[in-house]
Amino acid sequence: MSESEQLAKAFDAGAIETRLYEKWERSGYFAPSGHGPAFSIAIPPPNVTGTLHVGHAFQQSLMDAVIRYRRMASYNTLWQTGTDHAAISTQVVVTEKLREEGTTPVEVGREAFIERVWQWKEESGGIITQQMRRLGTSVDWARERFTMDEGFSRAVIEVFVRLYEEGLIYKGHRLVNWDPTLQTALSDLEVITEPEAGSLWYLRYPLEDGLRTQSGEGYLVVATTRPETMLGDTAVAVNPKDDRFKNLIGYSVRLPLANRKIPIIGDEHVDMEFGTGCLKITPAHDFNDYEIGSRHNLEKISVLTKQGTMSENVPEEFRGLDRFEARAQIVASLEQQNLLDRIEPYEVQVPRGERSGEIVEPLITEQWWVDIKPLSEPALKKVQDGSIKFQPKRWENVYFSWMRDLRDWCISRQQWWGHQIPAWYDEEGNVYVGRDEEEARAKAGLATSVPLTRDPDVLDTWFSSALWTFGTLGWPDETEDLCTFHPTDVLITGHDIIFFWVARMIILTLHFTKEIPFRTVYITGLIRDAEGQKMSKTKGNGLDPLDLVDGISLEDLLAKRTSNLTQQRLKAQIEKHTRRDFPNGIQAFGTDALRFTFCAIASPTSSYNFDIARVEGYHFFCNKLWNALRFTISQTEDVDLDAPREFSLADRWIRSSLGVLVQECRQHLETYRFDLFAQCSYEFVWHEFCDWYLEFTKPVMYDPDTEKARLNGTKYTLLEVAEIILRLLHPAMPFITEELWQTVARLLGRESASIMLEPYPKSNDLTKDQAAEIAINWLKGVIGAVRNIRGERQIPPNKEVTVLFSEGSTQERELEHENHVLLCKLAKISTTEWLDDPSQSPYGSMQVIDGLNIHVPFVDKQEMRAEHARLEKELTRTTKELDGINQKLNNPNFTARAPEHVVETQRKKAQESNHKKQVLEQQLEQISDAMNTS
RNA sequence: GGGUGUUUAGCUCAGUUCGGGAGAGCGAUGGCCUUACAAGCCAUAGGUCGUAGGUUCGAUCCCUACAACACCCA
Repeated sequence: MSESEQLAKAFDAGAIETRLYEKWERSGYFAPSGHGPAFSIAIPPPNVTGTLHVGHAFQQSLMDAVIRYRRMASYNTLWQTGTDHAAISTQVVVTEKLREEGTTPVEVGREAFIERVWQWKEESGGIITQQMRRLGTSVDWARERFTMDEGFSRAVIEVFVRLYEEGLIYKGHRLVNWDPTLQTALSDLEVITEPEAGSLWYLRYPLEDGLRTQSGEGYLVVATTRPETMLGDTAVAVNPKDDRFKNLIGYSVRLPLANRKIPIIGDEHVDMEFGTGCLKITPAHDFNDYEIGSRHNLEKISVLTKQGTMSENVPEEFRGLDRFEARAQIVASLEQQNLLDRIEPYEVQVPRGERSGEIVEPLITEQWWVDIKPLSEPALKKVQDGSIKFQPKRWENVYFSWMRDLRDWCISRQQWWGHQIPAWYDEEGNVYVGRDEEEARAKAGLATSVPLTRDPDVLDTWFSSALWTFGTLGWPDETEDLCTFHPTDVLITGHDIIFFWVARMIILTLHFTKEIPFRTVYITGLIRDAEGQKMSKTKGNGLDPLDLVDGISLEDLLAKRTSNLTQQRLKAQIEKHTRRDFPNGIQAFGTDALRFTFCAIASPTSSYNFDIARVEGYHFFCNKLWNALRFTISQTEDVDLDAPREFSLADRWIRSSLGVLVQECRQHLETYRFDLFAQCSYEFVWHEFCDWYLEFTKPVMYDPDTEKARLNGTKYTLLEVAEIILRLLHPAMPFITEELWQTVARLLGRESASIMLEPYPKSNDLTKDQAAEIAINWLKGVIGAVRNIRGERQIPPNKEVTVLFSEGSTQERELEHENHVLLCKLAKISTTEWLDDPSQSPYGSMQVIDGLNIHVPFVDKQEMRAEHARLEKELTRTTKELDGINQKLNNPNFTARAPEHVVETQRKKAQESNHKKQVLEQQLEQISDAMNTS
């Protein structure tokens, strides 16, 4: 069977992808070559127990395009991969599993629990890495790291100890986000604040010392969304500019129920417009109030326990009540005492724990903190001076705004799964920090007889992931990898973690390695669903990238989206939307199509509404490429590489155009404009190579009389151009290009184990040929004109026409003569003729290109009416165009002030339009006459 | 309240250092199974470039204000 017969008639992605990937991985092609300048990327480590979502697939497709490009461009490339232990979400999953078994973490104990988590990690941890393989990611699996690995953990402990020794880590009581269900502090990122229906309670706080307000009341009214916190109020604040209340500053009110005297203070922060203009201050339960409290040295009274019940610090009647029950009772008591002014319905911003769904409480607890401010200065500078560049640049502002307003970073979590804090306590509660217990004792000179207990808490996951770029390369050892591949070149990630990850990486990496972690931060846009909604599990509008690759039935998609829903009430709606958006499920588009889509939508805008039709379009593109190569291979199987070759105009033209494309592709990949890369390569492959060049080769190939050298020249060009196209596209579409390239390369006598080890195309191999470009562009124009006439007159493709030319230049006559065969084949022309006198032409349709008249006579007179209408339309358009140009040219300001070349262009256009207009008028007149006489 | 972004064809989006003819894909319409591809080919229609001003000989592009939407921060 011949090579081309072995290729399926239509591209079938599923048939090749897994096989090729396995070969690449087995052969070790993803590892650094060891030659050339280094280029490295550290992957944003996904959650080890998670699954791939569209965001991952998007980012990884771009990273893979970059790394494959650099690998082909002879760089010593490393794409460092790995996963993150994601403390809380993993622990939640395992806790849930235990619950199903009828037990709890406390019952099984810490050690056994952690053992279970490792088990779970082993079971499920392979899912995401398998999914990555399906996407074709060329990460170096041999170097895969996990944040809980021994080596990486060592780096984490090292950083903690050093920061502690430098006095940059301390332990203290401060306000944190507390999840009463999970019993741990949370980072801001793990708290999702969303509006919910609630109330605004207006409470009366009686004034002391018989004072009255301007309006004569003996009390102040404060508005609150959380009345239960009033028991912890330690002041009432008003704006010092507020004429209603400013004279009360310095006096006091009596806090109801708690029966405490609290001061009225003045603070600029108070919004005079909001509520009553009087703000109750609860420093122990609100982040803003905490700040105000610190400014005014207010007492911080914690009225809640870690369980979310009322604490010892409240009147006895409320102690031990659940916070929401307490709310009801407090409101009732106030009402009884006539201290409840009114209640208004209000949309409250409710903070909930991402994992638990529980309402999170700001609570003062003892935690470990990093004093981040002293570390921030160099990190700020490296972005200011351009050592680290954000792309798009505007994201730098987000970074700056965060860096300029840094707060101490809470790094401890009340969890078991994670890096346990290397701190030990003696019986008096003194703390000893060391790389291990032995070191901690040694540093303090403690005898082994002194009993020590280790701090039970673990570190924030972001603390360890901040060390990702250098921790994965062997730090704190001065490894060869670290010297070679650090700093990394580009970080590709989403904007949502600029604060949590990107900034902290820059800070800690600079501090510990004196190097930046990466040179460029490429921030991808956010992919939303078709309606512009953020994709999320709870909304059930997310897409599994592999469902776009392999396809999925509607039933399976529905099942996937509605299982494990946290909010059952959404089920019906999710089902409705899913049925509407995917009535037939999702077709299998293949990895290459999906990856090309991701490249195509990676423009500098910040969000993109995902349109599945786009994936389908690039799926068709894959098929187009496949068939173009099938044609190429079928035509060139007998190519003789040693025989003499002569190149046609079309051969010279396609090589010349390809040279331009190569340059553009390289530039776009280097500047991370994946969208432009996709756009120009798509355009070239489909609309230059397929639409024109392949058609140009057919008359040469199919004509048995074609000269040997010329036939050979065309075959060679066809193969060569196809081969280069495959290498050009490979970074975006690794599978299809590899599959096709193997055959093409064999025909060209340049066999190689894989396209991914081949050099990326260079433009200097493809000489610019202006003469050929001019000639072919002329030819395309003439063919277009004839096709236009054919289309308008609905002349079927199998019916050949006669074409008459007039008024062209001698150069055009030569071009026509030279390309006569191509012209006739592509425009379905039987004969052409040049008229010396255009008025000799019989009735027919006419098009004008650059002064050349192209005339197609009527076959019968019935076509006249349609042509008359077309000419009128054309004349209107031309007249309008000409008027516009003339308006410009008649403006003396334009001719005087506009640059010479602009004016010249307009003059030339005016001339052309004018000629065209005359011809059209003439034609119209002729046809009108003919219609009247006949 | 502060900040950022978006607004271009029916839909999803391009439109780049420097202001000078509004583009693509999908969809629509008409004609074609023409020996790579009907997942295709050929052709056609469709836009007051969010609104109002300003700068300029000339504005989708630069400036100002406003509107709608999205996101971030407080």
